[in-house]
Amino acid sequence: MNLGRRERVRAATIMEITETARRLLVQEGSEAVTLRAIAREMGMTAPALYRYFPSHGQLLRHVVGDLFNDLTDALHSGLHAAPEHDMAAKFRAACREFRTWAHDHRREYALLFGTPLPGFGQEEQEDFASECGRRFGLTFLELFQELWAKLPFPVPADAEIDDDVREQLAAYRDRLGLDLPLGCILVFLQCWVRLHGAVSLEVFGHLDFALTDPEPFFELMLREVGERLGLDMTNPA
Amino acid sequence: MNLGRRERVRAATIMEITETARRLLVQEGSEAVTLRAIAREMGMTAPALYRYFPSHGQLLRHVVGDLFNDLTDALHSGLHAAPEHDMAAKFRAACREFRTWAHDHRREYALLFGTPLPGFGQEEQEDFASECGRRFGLTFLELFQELWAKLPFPVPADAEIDDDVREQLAAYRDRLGLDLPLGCILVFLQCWVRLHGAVSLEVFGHLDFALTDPEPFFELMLREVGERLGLDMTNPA
DNA sequence: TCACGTTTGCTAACGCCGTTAACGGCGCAT
DNA sequence: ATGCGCCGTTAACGGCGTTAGCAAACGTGA
Repeated sequence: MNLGRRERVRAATIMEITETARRLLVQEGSEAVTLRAIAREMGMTAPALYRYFPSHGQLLRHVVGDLFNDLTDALHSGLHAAPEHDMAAKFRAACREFRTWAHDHRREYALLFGTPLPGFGQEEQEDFASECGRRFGLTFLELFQELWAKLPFPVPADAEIDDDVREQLAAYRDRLGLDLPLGCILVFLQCWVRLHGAVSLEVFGHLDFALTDPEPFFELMLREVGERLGLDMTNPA
Repeated sequence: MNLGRRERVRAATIMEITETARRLLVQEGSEAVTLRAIAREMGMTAPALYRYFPSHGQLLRHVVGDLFNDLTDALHSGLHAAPEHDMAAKFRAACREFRTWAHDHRREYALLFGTPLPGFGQEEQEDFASECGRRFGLTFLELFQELWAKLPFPVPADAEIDDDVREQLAAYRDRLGLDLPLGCILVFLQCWVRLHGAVSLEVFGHLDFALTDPEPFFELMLREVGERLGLDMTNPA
């Protein structure tokens, strides 16, 4: 993995580009992330960026990947800060970290979890961003794996799950090479639906019609989901 | 509400504009919904559209309003098709209709429930689209009201709800002038989080990493939520 | 019927955008 | 030292939202 001088300055330039793009996204909004603006910030001209990315869209995809990594790192550090054997604390930490990150990085969050960029999921080719996205998802799945291993919460037996769903879950488990009951994956997905649903609605302002401060509502959901997982959610801190 | 000839042709033109915009959205994708393209389809030029809308963004907001109305109508007709006193059937119909509409109108759905268009929810001025959005939300809320009135599902008592959440729910209830327990509104919001979360994840392809066919997974969630509401969800049809 | 103000379309233009082509200089390896 | 490849440039194309200025059509009241 040793890079020559040439490759090093190239990698550094790519980093500077994506960081400039991200800063523009944060400070000016997604519409301000143009090739000309990025180049201007870097003291270059727009066509020069084509030496590093084949298109504006691919540049954005790279930013998406970086953002996923950033979010994943935040989750990991949140998990690390929790007491090693307090599963309830770890679960709370991960979910709250996700919400906090979304709250503190609304525009970045929109890029990750809002409307997909391109035409629409037609040929979903494998790229840097989708790999980072999978790594992010895996962080939560591994948390569930640990949760279930240390403190098995009630989970439907394989035979109890509808055939259609079971087959897909089995295929997913095999693809990942994980060893855990299908019901655990099912519960993971259901929890993810609620976590993602609550945070997205809130961040995109789709709860404003009813709630002025969605935070306690989120905490309520967090407590419910935690109790579904057999965790002790009485300690609110 | 009688309109002169002048106003009638104006209203008709506005309709033609939004319908052309919507057709472009459906057939070519959101990036194809440009003023020039709309005008071209109508045999006009782009600046002429400024006689009807003050900006491209406002035109899109009007399309959003129309789409909300379309979706709301679909929900109502789905509800109407269900047996009048079979609450489980009505609940299933509404949720399935929502998912089906989202599935059959992916790009429109993205416009309604994806990343908000403008800078980002700063000055949320009242406009046609937000009014239609509220009407849509009310459709679900009224369903819950009817559900609870005819078949009261278990709901936390007002005193059991955390102060922070209770106050907001009370304010929302008073704003709407509805007469139903705060716990019912709370359950409504929680169900909406799950319904919206599941459908959005699925439509935006954010469940592809695990599931190839999300429909049975959705049906599972539907059954769970329905049972939470005390409905008989055994009949799958 | 005619004149007048309003409404509705047009063309031309501005400054953006993503993208491509052609070209020059700089660094590195032979 | 020479040549090649990488990296940046300028110029340009077509398309975008938007504005200004103008002309024709329209409805209305005298």
